[in-house]
Amino acid sequence: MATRPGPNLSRIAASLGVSVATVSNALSGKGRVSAELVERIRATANALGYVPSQAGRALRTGRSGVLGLVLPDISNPLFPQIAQAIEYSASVAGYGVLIADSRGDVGMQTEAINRLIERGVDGMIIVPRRGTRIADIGCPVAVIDTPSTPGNTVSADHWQGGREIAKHLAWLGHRKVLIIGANPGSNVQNDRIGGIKAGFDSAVQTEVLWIEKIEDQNGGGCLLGLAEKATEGFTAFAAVSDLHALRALTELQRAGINVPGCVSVTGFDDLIWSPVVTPALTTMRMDMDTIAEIAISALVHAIEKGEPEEASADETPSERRLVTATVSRVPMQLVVRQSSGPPGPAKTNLPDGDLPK
Amino acid sequence: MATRPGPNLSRIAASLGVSVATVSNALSGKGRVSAELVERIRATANALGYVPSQAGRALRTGRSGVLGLVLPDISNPLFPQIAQAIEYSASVAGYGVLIADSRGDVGMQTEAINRLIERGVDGMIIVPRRGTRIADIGCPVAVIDTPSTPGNTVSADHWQGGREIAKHLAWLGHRKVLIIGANPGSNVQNDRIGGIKAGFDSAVQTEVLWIEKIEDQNGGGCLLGLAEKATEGFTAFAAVSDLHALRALTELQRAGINVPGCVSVTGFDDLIWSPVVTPALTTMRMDMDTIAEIAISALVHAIEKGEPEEASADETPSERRLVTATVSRVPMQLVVRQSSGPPGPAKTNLPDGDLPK
DNA sequence: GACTGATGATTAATCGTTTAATCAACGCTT
DNA sequence: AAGCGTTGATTAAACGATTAATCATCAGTC
Repeated sequence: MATRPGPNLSRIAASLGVSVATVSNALSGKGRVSAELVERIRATANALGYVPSQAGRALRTGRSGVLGLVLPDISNPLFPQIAQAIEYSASVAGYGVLIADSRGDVGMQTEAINRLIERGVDGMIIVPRRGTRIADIGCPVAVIDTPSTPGNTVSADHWQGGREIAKHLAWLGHRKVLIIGANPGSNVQNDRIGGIKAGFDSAVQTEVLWIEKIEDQNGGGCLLGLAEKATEGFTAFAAVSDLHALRALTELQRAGINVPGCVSVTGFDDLIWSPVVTPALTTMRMDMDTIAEIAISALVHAIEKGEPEEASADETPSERRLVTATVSRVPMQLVVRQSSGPPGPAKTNLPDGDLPK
Repeated sequence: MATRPGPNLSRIAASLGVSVATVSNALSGKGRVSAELVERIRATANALGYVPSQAGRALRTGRSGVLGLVLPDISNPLFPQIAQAIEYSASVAGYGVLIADSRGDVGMQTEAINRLIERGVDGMIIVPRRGTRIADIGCPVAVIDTPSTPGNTVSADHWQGGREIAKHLAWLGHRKVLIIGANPGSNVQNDRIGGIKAGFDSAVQTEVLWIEKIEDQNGGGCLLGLAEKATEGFTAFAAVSDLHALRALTELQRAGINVPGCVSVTGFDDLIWSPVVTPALTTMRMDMDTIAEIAISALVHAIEKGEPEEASADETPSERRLVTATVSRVPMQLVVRQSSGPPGPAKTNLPDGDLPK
C-alpha cells in the first residue's frame, strides 16, 4: 500500500514502449542505449517528474547513500560549524547526513551508533566524547578529534593553533599570561594549552586556570577572580575557547579593566558572536570546511573502494572495514581583532577613550 | 555485490528450518506464530546479530522511517537547541533525522527540500528562511516559525515572550526602553518586538534600533551608539536575541556604563553563553523540547494515519498530503539573571562595587 | 465419519532498481 | 553466402522485507 506518488522506471518504460532495463541504462549512462533513445527517455522522465527510489536502489546496490554524523553534544556551540561543513561536503559527494546526538553520555554514544547502523548508513563521522575510543563497528568511520587521539583522525592542529596565539601575544610584549581552560580531561584543550606553552620562550611566565575546578568550589557561573589575576601582573588571558574568552572578557570589563588597553583576551574557534562583541575577540579559527572535506573524502573513498574483491569470505569479516581516514591535521588560522594589544599600564578605568574603529 | 555483512531473514529462516515469512511474522509480532517458535526465532536472531534492512523494509512498506530537518542556516546559534530537540523527539518516535542546510538562500532551500525528497523522507520539519512560504511538496510537513506565519506551524509564542520581558522591565521601573532588532524582515523578530511594545503601557517610551541599518552605514561589527542612547535617558536595552544583547552588553561595559547598576540589558533564546557572561543575561527561553515534541508528533501522526483509504486515486494527488501540524504556540519562559535591575543613576563608572553573587 | 473452525506455518507476489546474460539485427569481411 | 563483430535493446534474476492468500493439521460437533 501507500504506493509512492511519483512514477517509477516501469511507468516511464511503459509510456515509451521500451523495457525498464533500457530506461535504467539510459538514465544512469551505463549499458548501451542509442543516443536518440536516451534523449527521449530523459525527456519523458523529466516530464513525468521521475524521482528514483533510494529504497529500491539501496536494496539492490547495498548502499544507502547516507552518512551518519555522531556528535557528543549537539548543543555545543561549535556544532553548527561542524554540521554545516559536513553536510555541505557530504551533499557535494552525493551523500545525505543523518544526525545522532549522544548527549555527552558514553552509553548513548554506542546506542546512537547502533541506531545509525540500523538505518543503514554507509559510513559515519564521529566526534567522540572526550576520552572515548571508537570500537570497531561494521562500517567505515572517520573520526574528528585531536591529532593526539590514538587511531586515525582528521582534526584541526590544535597544538599549532596554541603556538600561534602564543607567538602573537609574545610579539605584542606580554610576559605573564594566564591560560584559561575548562577541563583537564579534554584532548583538544590539552593540545591547545600544550601549544600555547610551547609557543612562549622561557621569558614568559604562564599559569593554567581550570574553570571546572573553580566552579566545583564556588558554583556554576561564578566569578573566576580574573581581576585579582590582573593586579597580580597577568597582562594576557588566553582561553582555550571563545566561550571562556567571552566569560573572561565580560568579567574583566565589569571590573573596570580595559581590554585591550590594559590586558588582552584571546580565544579559540571564532564562534559566531566573536566578531560582534566589544572589543571583538582575537581568536584562532579552525578550517572546518577543509576538515570536513578530508573526512568525507576519506570516508567516501573507503566506502566506494570498499572490499575490492569478494574474496576471503569468512576470514576477518570486520577487520577489513576498520577506520580508514588517515591521520591528518589541518592548520588553524589566527584572526586578530580588537581584544588583543600591547600590555597597558596597571589597572585603569578609562571609560572608553579611543574606540577601536 | 557488496552483500551486507549481517544475516537477513532468510539466513535465520534457513538456520531454523522455517520459512522467511514465519520469521518476519515472529519478529514483528504480526500473523500467527506459536509462542514457542517466536521464542526460538528471537533467540537465533539475537545470536546471529540480526539487523533488519531498512532498505528492504522501506521498499516494501513505502516508508523510510526518516524525517528531514531543513534549516535556513545551520550556523545559527539557535540551531543546536533545535536540532537536539528534534533529533531526540524523532528518535523516541522511531525516526531518524536527515539534515539539510539552505545556507540562507531561498533557492538552496528548495534544492535542499528536493534532495530530502529524493532520499525518501517520510516527512519534513522546516524552519523556513524568513519570508519564505513553503510550497506544497509531496510529503507531510511541519513548520517551525512564528505563529504569525500563515499556514500551519508550531513555534514559541514570541509575542507572549515579548510581553513578559516588557512586564519584567516595567516592573523594575524602566520608563524609556530601547528595543534592539537586527532585521525588520524577520517574522520572529517582529513578533517579539510587537510583544514587547504591547507589554508596556503608555507610560513607557520605546524606540526600535535596527542593527542592519546601522551596519549598512558604518560597516559590520561597528559600534551601535548605545552609550549615547544611555545618556539620552534610555535605561533598558531589550534585544530580540541574546546575540544582540551580548553585543549591547559588551559595548555598554566598554563605555564604562554599569550593567545592571545603571542600565539593564535583556535578550532572547537563552543561548549557551548567556549564563556565563558577567553579568549573566536575563533572557526569554523557548521550550524547544515541547516544540519539537509537538512538531514531531503531528508529523508522525500525519505520516502514520496518512491516506486512510486508497480511495480517490487520481483525484487530488497532492492536496491530501498538505501540511498537517495544527497551529500551536508554546509559551516562553522568563529567565531572570543579573543583567536586569532597577534603573540606576545616570552614567556611572564604578569599577565594580557590589558584584552580583 | 464427514464437516467446520481455529491454529500454525508456508507460498508466492510485490516494492523499484540494477545488471549480467541473452538475443536480434545489421554491416563487413573473406 | 556463411561467418563474425558490433550495436541496441530485452529478459530475468537478484536485493530483503512484508503480507495476502493458501494449505495442512487437529479438535470439536452433529
